[in-house]
Amino acid sequence: MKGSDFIRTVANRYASQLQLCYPQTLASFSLAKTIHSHMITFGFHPRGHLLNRLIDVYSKSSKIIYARHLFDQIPEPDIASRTSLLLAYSLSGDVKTAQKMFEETPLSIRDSVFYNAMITGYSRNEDGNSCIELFRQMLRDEFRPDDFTFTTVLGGLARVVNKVMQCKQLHGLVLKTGTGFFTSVLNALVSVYVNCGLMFEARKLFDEIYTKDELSWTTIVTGYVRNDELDAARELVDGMSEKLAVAWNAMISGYVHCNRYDEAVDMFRKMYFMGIKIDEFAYTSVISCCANAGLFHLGKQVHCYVLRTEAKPTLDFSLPVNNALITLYYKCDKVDWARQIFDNMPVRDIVSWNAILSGYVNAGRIAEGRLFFSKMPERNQLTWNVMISGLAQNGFGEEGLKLFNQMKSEGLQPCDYAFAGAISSCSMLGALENGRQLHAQLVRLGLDSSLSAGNALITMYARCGVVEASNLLFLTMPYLDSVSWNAMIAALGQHGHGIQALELFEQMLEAGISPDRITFLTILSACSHAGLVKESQYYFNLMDRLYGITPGEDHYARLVDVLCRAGKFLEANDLISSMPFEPGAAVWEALLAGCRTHGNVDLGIQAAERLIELIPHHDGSYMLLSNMYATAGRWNDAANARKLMRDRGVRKEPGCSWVEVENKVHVFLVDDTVHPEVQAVYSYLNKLVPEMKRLGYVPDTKFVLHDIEADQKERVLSAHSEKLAVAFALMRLPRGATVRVFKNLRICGDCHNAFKFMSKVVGREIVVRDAKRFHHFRDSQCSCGDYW
DNA sequence: GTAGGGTTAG
Repeated sequence: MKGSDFIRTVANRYASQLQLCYPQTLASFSLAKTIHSHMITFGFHPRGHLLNRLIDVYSKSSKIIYARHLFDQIPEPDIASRTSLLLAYSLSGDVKTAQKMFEETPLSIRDSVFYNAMITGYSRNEDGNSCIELFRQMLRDEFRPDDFTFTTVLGGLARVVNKVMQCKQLHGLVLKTGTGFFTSVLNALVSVYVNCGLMFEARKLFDEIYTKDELSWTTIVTGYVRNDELDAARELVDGMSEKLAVAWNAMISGYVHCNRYDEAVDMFRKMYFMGIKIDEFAYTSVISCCANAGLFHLGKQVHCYVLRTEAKPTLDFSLPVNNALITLYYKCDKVDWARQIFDNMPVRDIVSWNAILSGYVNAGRIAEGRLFFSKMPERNQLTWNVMISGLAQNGFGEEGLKLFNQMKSEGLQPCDYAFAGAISSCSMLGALENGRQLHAQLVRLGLDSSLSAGNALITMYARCGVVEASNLLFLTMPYLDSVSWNAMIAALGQHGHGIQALELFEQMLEAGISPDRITFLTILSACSHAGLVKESQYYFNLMDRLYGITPGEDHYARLVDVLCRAGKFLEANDLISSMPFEPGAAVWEALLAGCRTHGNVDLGIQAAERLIELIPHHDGSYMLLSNMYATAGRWNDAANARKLMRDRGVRKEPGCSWVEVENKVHVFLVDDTVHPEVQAVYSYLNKLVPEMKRLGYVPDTKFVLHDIEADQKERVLSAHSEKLAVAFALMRLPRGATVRVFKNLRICGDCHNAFKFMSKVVGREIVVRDAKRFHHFRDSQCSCGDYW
């Protein structure tokens, strides 16, 4: 054998061994490295095709350094090795280097494949415009676009907006160049039409494809799914002779995203019985279906099935499956199970971390959430959004705002969801100025058309007492969803505009927006605040009959509340006994509150006892019971209720009121001695009260909840936190400005009376938000009509 | 040496 023949034989053997490195996995990289080092050890110098192969394998294993090292040894690299390396750079995200390589390659050695590779590079980096640009240059440089070119350019087009024209032009070119005979090109065209939402064109083209492959079917089916035409998609899938798992998976996830959970589960079951392979994708979708639909038992069954299937080793490593399981368990109130999944995961990603964080936050386990947040190795927008809105929703408004600012100081631009969280923090705090500033920032950033931020603003203005601003926003928002309508109805309700709230509800129906369970909660609250008994019963009966929404315990509780406030205790009792489930805390609390207002001590005691049984650590029930006794003058019983509370180590939430003055929040406690200007406040009140008395104000000492001497009672009354905050605001706000005060508990009856006279004396509007609703005092009247 | 489909967190 001649020397050159020998070398050729060895080279061929190496080449066939390298062939084993495809398709590319991590293992193939080490195999390639083994083969390569074998060559080096035996003094064999790869050249030509073999060298290209090595560069290609290294490129495809993302080992650019190895590939580049070999590449640099070639004096005049040919177009094949250039293509391999160029693609490797693009796929690693380094488009700049790829582009440099492209430009440095002389026109004389370029070919169509080389152009195609660069177009692929742009496409993978989501730069559709550059795809088109290079395609045009390719034509100018007089290279023939082939089927690969069109598939890639059309694929890259997916990311471009307003592409209908380009799409039609490319379609024409496809027909002109004869590439329309390739199924791959037609599939890509169908895909772009789908992407433009032009399902009619997509379907027409699909029907014309002579030899449809798996991808043709999948593209059209997923196209319908993406454009929310699930029934059309289903019809195609049912008519398919081949049972393509991909199409079925697309259907299942489509159903899940449209909240059509029954159909998703049916499809999954059918898949199982028909013997279609259930892979990671199907499991992920069906588990996420169970999570969203609250199907705990089915979800658990699927989980067990995952554990038993022979594919378990792969599924154990599957991020999406594990992430979906985390979500399943935390949404079914099993945060600790979710955590266990998380702890057992061999690899985790940002989705896993965010899911657990949401779990803690949604369960109100804020302390754990914050700890978890601080330990996260990586955070994205969603992480911050979850933490900020979680703090706001759990009553940590100040911390929510702090975190929002921290996010900004770390150089991150908050998105509309983060703004929504910060704005809800302002709602909590009653921080109107801060909320207004956030609104202004949103406008500056062009984010003011955002639904989530807009909805948060509606609530913020209402909860800060400026319901007119909510209304203005509601009327001018470019898009509205059911949350917006619910927010506006709630806003009107809280401010006592019950009739307007109901009118808005009717408008909502006329606008074709389906009410949900929240809508009915706000409707019932609005009725409660305005004393609309008949209306509340009417809507309560409507929700199930007309909208198929089964009333939950919260709905019953609201209706009980309405009835009790109107003194209809018999009806309330009937309603409670007609409930399909055991009454929980919310129902007893409503009953108890009504009993207190109407001095129905006997029923009230029963309710309070049940309530204390159900939630022994909640201070509210002891307080209500105690207050009720106090109202009836039974001071011993009142003291006993407080003693029971103390004995059980339950602490009363201290009453406090606050008010925003010059962008700063001032907090007052009862009998306050802490606020630096409190002495001035007391003397201001001392001047004001006699004037109020001249107009008929009589301090009502039955609201003093301690058994103390009569002459001291009036002094205690005048030191209530809400009186201090209102007086402070009257002193410090500009003349004539509306006073907006917030209280964490319900307003005291004497304060309520006093503010009516106060508003007359000072000739200003006083707005007080208490734990349940708003009171607008103007000209010795309150908007609640003394009904609260 | 170049292309294309289905999954998870608010």
